[in-house]
Amino acid sequence: MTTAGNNRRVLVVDDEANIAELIATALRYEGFDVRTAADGASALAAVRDLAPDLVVLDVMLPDTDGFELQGRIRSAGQHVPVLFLTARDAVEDRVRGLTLGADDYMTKPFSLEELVARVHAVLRRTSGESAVSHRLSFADLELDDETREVRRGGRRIQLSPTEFSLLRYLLLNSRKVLSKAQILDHVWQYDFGGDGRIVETYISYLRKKIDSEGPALIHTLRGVGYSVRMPED
Amino acid sequence: MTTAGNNRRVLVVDDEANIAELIATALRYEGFDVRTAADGASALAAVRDLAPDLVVLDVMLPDTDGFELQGRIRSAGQHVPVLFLTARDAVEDRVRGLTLGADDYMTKPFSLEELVARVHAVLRRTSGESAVSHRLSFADLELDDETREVRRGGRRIQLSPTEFSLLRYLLLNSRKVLSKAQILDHVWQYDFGGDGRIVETYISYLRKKIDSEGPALIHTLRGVGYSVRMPED
DNA sequence: GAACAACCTGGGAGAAAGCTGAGAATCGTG
DNA sequence: CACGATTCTCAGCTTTCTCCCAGGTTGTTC
Repeated sequence: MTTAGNNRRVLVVDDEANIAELIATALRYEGFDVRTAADGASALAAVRDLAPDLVVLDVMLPDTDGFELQGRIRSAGQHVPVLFLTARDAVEDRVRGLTLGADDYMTKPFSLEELVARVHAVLRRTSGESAVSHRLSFADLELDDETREVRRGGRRIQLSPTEFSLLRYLLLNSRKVLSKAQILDHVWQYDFGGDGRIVETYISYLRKKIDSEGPALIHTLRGVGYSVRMPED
Repeated sequence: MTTAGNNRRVLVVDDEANIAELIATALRYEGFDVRTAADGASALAAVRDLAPDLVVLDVMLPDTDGFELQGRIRSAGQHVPVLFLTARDAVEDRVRGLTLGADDYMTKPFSLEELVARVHAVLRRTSGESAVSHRLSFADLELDDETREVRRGGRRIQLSPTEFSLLRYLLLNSRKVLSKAQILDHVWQYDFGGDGRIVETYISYLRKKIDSEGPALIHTLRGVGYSVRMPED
């Protein structure tokens, strides 16, 4: 559990049941209290009922569209922050015009890492949860979300986006063992077609950049997965 | 958060819900306590109720016009500064608004950078928010809001309006990574139709003027965005 | 220690992201 | 209304990233 005793409520609205559940599962794991809704009507009811701290809202719904729904939520006197989900091919300018007043938006497909990061970012902004740090560290390894800086023993390390996301996920779960499947599910976009061997490749990249700077922190548990821990452990 | 612990109250009055929310979101991010109203009647109630430090007021409202409303606010004994929003082509309104004692006005569409800057400017003028500096700096780079001067190591640098606004936004968030979408949302007018490539062009302009004068301060984080920071960091 | 499975890593193709010069369109100003 | 400044688009180019593959290495099992 990364954010123990979180207790914040999130409503996820998406008509694709497996997408909604995917998101819900990831957020529950983060300690959120999550409810899902598949259409505008039940979403509106859930907002009244649950009074969520955040709504994750797909713009394409069977009975209405997300912007319409946001309007109705707002006019019901609720100031719930909204994180929109849009299809990638939705024309940029159309989306731009309509997401005015959105607290953030993401294009599908996304990775769960990214989603979780943005959910936290929106909550940090809107509810002054500024005490929550955007820093992760283990031993002499540090990672800063806001500046995207990674350091080992003070020395700066440059990472590509995927490398950064992978390291972030590992650090968030330091000492725990993460299977290749788990890593794939969190770090890669949910529609990624390839197999788990790509994880081996990226672990190799990380080791070259990080474990060359000191004692090895990234360990393989053969047949199980990977873990960040101290060498002697 | 740029102005932490701000605590000033702002009332935003606009009948277009997403415009009102856009403004509200931007100002909340700046640390203001924001309420919105969609018509004159509820705006008047909100002024009595909230006693805001500033009102952002669209001149076109369903039940009244902004000047009328301002008059009623004033005659109710409140001396709340007002920042008017007018449609671009409404030149008449502009003149009239000024003569009636608006503290400032902006034409729609505007950029959030501009809006936020003006809100601060009005508050600085009217309620002696003089502690708030109008200077931004990073390393040997300085930017002055009031005089719109930019200097690198003391040497004056000429920037176009958009270049200035972009640099201002970058400096306001120095060391943080800003995505092209974020930059577009803040620096460009909210109805801008183009895509994020325009940001690349303007970053290139800024680099030619600023990073040619010393070590590079504007950095690209491929796949993520841009950031102002020291080269070795 | 042979056979097998799991994992590591260098190489490289192809795609994506970003940079910048050129020029069209627009704006503001004298 | 003509001029320069500015904004914006576009295309060619460079850099970097992602992903796959294949051959090598390490660990496990019998």
